[in-house]
Amino acid sequence: MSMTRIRPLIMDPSRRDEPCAHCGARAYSVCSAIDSKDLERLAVLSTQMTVEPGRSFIEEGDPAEHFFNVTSGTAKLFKLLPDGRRQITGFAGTGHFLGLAVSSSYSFSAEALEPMRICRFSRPKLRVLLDDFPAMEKRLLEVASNELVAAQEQMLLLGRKTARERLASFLIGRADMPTHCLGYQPSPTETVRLPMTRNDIADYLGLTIETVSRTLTKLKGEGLIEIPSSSIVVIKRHTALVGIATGETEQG
Amino acid sequence: MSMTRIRPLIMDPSRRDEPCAHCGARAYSVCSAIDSKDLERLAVLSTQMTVEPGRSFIEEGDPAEHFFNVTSGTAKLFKLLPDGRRQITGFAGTGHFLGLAVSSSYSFSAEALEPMRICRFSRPKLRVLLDDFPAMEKRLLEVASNELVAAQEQMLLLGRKTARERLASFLIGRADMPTHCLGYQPSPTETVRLPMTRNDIADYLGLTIETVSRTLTKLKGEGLIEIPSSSIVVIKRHTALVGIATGETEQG
DNA sequence: CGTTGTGTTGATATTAATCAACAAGTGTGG
DNA sequence: CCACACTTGTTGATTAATATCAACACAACG
Repeated sequence: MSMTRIRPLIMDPSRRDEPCAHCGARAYSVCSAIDSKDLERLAVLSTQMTVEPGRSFIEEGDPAEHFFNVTSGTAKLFKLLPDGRRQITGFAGTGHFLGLAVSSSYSFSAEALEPMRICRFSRPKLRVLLDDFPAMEKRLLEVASNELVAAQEQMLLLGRKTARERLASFLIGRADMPTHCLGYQPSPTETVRLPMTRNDIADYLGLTIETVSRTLTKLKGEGLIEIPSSSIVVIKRHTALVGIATGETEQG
Repeated sequence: MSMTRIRPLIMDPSRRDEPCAHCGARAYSVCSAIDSKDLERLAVLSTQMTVEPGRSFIEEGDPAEHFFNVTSGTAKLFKLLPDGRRQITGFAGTGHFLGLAVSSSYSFSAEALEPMRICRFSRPKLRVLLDDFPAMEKRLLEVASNELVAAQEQMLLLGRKTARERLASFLIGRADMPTHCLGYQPSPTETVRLPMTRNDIADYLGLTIETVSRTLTKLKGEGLIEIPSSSIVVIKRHTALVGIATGETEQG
């Protein structure tokens, strides 16, 4: 079941020459081998869209009519409680699949953080796509399994980690991103870009905006990170931060 | 992509006549149609095992050599932090798949709560299985997608719900179980069986054992539930409990 | 320049954790 | 059958981590 270094999927056939936003690799296929004829078939099945920052393209509760693949940009995925409490369940970047689950309505909302290009398939066309590209089904299973592992890791974070550990985990997770690029670029990166607001980080980590701010300030004060601008964090002591993130380091 | 009422998968070919532990249906196939010849092929590929309560059959960090399907019984799935903090990421009952993710080592541990029968495939044989049963791959993708939805719901619970809301969600979730039986048995059930300890419930909900106990006592005091024995909860006011679980009901 | 959105910092409140005692089962051996 | 240990669950008192409330700083923008 091993696949040798899968190139990131960017389904938009017209973008085959555009480098991956993260790693710069020019990649466009679901698996290692795909030809221009395949790209034509893809073009027929899919619709290309752009989404402005702040705009939602999936609304929780709406009929689940489409399946998406992120071509570029980042979205936040979230669930809401009636009184407005929000849990961000993840951030979807280049190559990410959305709306895989088969159910009558979406179980989450998705909103663009940055300008996005997404590739959209109607459910019937997704069926055709999967029949046309057998490798696609295998790849999707692999992707879904890996997301499940990440989701379980996030449950550990939300259920059992302290605020300090959550922030450390978050920063390390961003630094080690994106997994699909690991073959192309040495990881981890020292400079972490945070395209989301403090509020988004708080809702992702199950904290308040104040606690996020305070905890980052504390980590900075200890020399573990630097914060040149509020959307950039430089990791100064990666190993120490990993120690905190994994719970190996006591308190702080 | 709709599939009409899929019967629960119980991979153990020798158990084809045994009813599902939850709903009593006699089902044994991954999809609606499977014949005795298929069962023979399954038998060759898989190994049947039993696991005693309290025994682990998956250890986090061990080489991920097998893929599992639960034939009967229940397991708890969990992750640990170095200092012993534990997060139970889910409970795996009849029909549940485990070890799907392709990675060198397991990312979680699994321990039996009740006597279990499980059906095990080595990775190479899983590959053969998937090639032999094309419907299997589709079904696994469907299963993984649904688990992902459940994981996101659990993130909302862990990140944003109060102790009271967590317990209500947990009980409602158990009452509405098992999803694969929905076609056979009217849901929800009033009587909820809790094969796990208070400690397990606490580690699943991101709380302490004391908070779980206190919150259940409070719900009982309000007439929402009854607790005839510590492992049985009877839901008296299902709608009210749903209201709490979904955050529609203010405080308490 | 004021306005607005975003982030930081301080003071206080609150939820759930921790610490502690006890009660109720469960199983063992005498 | 009963004493005993041991596990599991309940309840109370106190503490601690994080949320809430509040003020202010700063940048982007018309």
